[in-house]
Formats: sequence, structure tokens, C-alpha cells
Amino acid sequence: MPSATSAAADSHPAGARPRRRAGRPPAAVLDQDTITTAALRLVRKSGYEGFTMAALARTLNVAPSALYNHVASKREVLVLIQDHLTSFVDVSAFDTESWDQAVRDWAWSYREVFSKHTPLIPVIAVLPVADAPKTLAMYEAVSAGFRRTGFPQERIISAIVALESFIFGSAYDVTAPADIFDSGSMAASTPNFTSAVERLARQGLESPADAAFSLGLEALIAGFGALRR
Amino acid sequence: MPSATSAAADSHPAGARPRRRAGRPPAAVLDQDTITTAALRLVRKSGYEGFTMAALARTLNVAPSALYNHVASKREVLVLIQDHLTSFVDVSAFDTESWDQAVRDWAWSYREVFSKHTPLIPVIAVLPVADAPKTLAMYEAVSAGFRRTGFPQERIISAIVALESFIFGSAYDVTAPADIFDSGSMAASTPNFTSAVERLARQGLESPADAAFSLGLEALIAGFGALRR
DNA sequence: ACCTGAACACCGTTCAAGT
DNA sequence: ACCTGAACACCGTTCAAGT
Repeated sequence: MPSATSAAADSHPAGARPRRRAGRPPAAVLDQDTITTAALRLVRKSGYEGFTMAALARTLNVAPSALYNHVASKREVLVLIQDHLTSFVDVSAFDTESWDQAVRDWAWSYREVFSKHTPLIPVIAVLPVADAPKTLAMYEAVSAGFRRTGFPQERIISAIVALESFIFGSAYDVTAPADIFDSGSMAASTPNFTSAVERLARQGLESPADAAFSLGLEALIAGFGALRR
Repeated sequence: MPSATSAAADSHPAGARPRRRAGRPPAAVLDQDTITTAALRLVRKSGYEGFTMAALARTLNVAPSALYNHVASKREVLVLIQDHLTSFVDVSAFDTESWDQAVRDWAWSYREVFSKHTPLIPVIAVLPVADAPKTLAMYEAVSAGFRRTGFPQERIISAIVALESFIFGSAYDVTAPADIFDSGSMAASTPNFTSAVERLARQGLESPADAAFSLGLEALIAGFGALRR
């Protein structure tokens, strides 16, 4: 796999640039950054159903096969998108707020970013950190925050992984259809579940996804907070 | 979509059964149960990469197009597998153990079942309960357990959803490669993360996935347990 | 009612041939 | 070094034609 950006780019001697042929929009210089940006724009416009290598190539005015000079597979493009998105996750609260509030802010921001990109979750969840430098930088910021608050060192990774697992699972909930808890014709045979769903709906200030996320996150923060020393 | 099993099956008058042609294994009578069983067997043998409608049809000795008389799509087959697998999740502890222990047993069992079927998670996570009767039965058993322990009714669904989100996210971790936390050449620039990874490895009785799951689950049980009245 | 076989409209990816 | 165009080996799904 080609490494990072070969951003030096256009190395033609000043007068000898190849003339642009009329009638075609200029083909962008392909590199991993350009591909990542175009891929994210395409996903935002067309969703992950519309995100194909052919469609991506079209937005870059190249043949699909040209992409394979810069990435090894479609999965690698997904990894590039994932890592880029992670830089939008806000870890700044670890520098300015209490540990509790920092974890809270980070977790909500993390869920927010990936709830619009759930097809990436199966990729992220099993991706070696070495393949995603910005993601690694996020872990470093969070690890530092845990360390500063006196969190037991040997449990820092486990706590972060647990929070992340909860966040990924919760990101799916955000995209669930409104009728997900509607037991329909089976309501009579599931009285406890059905009445619990009604009780939830009767409150219903937050969305069900937000209520569950808030409840679980506060339990995790409280439970982990008690481990500090 | 065709409803449930049309299991009455072979309705030929006694003497008039169509003769089996020599040389071919008998084609199974197709119905949703038969398809589900064959699909699960195929997944266990070939994984989800090898699970195609053509391969499924082959194991049933029918043409791929025949499947579409019984299911609307490949996604529907995945839903059938999902619901069938859910009947393997053990909820029995809600009848025999304390609430704490019941949640613990249920959660470990749930993660265990789906850690071998992570490609189903994107499907399950957003599936209306009405489309999965066995899954609904599981929710009923868990809801009843929460109710019996005095859990506030309006929070039962949120608590279950939060636990489930954590379980789904954690199921992915089970399948992660061993080097997932290896920061490689970036180790020097991520000292807090890297030392936390080393501290975890130095302990290392449980797998990292089990350690994170245990830590998060106990925090959720403790936090939710405090809400009972 | 439910099957087959052929076809459709795609996929991701490879590779020889060019410049 | 990096592009194009053609080809490959698949996918899931549809549908006319059969019984």
C-alpha cells in the first residue's frame, strides 16, 4: 500500500506542463487525501448505497481502475474516511473540563459523528490503531485524560474500549425506525415489554435513542469514576 | 411477504406422489424454517463471505430464483437467522437468580451468540421487534425481570437498549485482531496510550475483549441497580 | 403454487497496453 | 509513475415459461 500523501505533486518543469485538452473538466491529481475528500463528499450526497468505486472514480474524472494505483481496495477507502471523520470527534473537553464532563462531551460527540456513518462501524471496530493515525491521536488524548484523573493504569484501555463499544452500538440506535418497539399483533403475549414501551413513550421528551444513551453513559461514567484513586 | 411456516406441506393424494427422479438427491420442501436451518448451517460452514443466495440454493438443491417464492430478499434471510439465533440466548437466570446475576448471565450469553455473527448486527440493531418474534420473546423475559426487581417502568426500555448497544459493540471486539492496540511506529508520539496498552498486557489474564466487557457490564449493572425502588 | 433457466443491472478488481 | 479500456468473476433479483 502506498504511504501517506505524495503531495509534492506536479513536478513538470515550468514551461512543459501538459496542456489541458478542451471540453473535459480538469482531472484532479489523485492522491489519498483527494480520494478521501471526494469519498466523504460522495457519501454525504449519495449515502453508502451510492458509494461505489465506479461512482467515486466518476466524481474524480478518472477510470475506476485508476483508483487502485492509490488504494488497495474499497475497504481501504472506508478506513481513510473513518480516520478522517475521527478528527471531527471533539476531545477538547479533556483539557478544559472535569473528567466526568470530558467523558460525557467526548462520548456524545463520538456518537454524533458516527451515527451518520454506521456502515463504517464494522470496519472501525476491528481496525488496528496503526492503520488510523488520527484515531490513534484521539485515543492518546482520551488516555491522557484518564491518566490525569488518577484512573488505574491497567484499566484505562478496557474502560475506553467499553465506552467505545457502547458508543458504536448506540450509534445504530440513532438510525432505527420510529416503530422499532411496536410489537403489533404480538402485544397481548408480551405485556411487560409492551407496557414498558408505553411508559417510555408517555414521557418522551428525548428520543428513545437519546434516553438510552444518556442512561447508559451516566452509569458508565459513575461506575468508572469510582475506580479513580 | 409470506407469513410464517406453511408446514402442512405435501398435500398430494396418497397414491399420486410425484416419483422421485433417479440420480438427484431429494429436493427439500422449501419453507422459511427449512431455509433458515440451511442458511445457518451454511454460515457456520462458510462464514458470511460464503453466504450467497446461490450457495444457499445449492445446499437446498433448488435454483436461486426458487428462494424468492419464500423470502423477499437476502436481508429477510438474515433476519430469519437473527431471530433463530436469539432463541439460543439464555434468559433463564431471570427466573432463578438475583436481578444482578440474571443481567450478567443474559448479557454474556447474548454477546457469546452474536460475536460469531457480527455481520447480523447492523440488521438487528435497527430491526422492528414485530419482524422478529423470538427476539420479542427475549425482550419480554428481560422486561419482566426488570419489572419484578422494582426497576422504574419508564426506564426499562432505555436500560435494555443501553445494555444491548453495549453488547453489540462488544461482540465486535471479540473478533478484533490481536494487534489491534499495537501503535507500531507511532508509539513514541502516543505515550499515554502506549503505556496503558502495556499495563493491560502485563496483567493479561482475560482477553482484552473480555476485560473490557466485564468492566463495562459491571458498571452498567451497578448503575442501573441503584435505580430500583 | 412453486419451480427452472435465462437474463438484467450491477459489483469490486485485475491487467495489458499505452503515455 | 500512473492512466485507460476491456475483461473477469462474481453478486442479488426479476420474470416468462413451464408443471
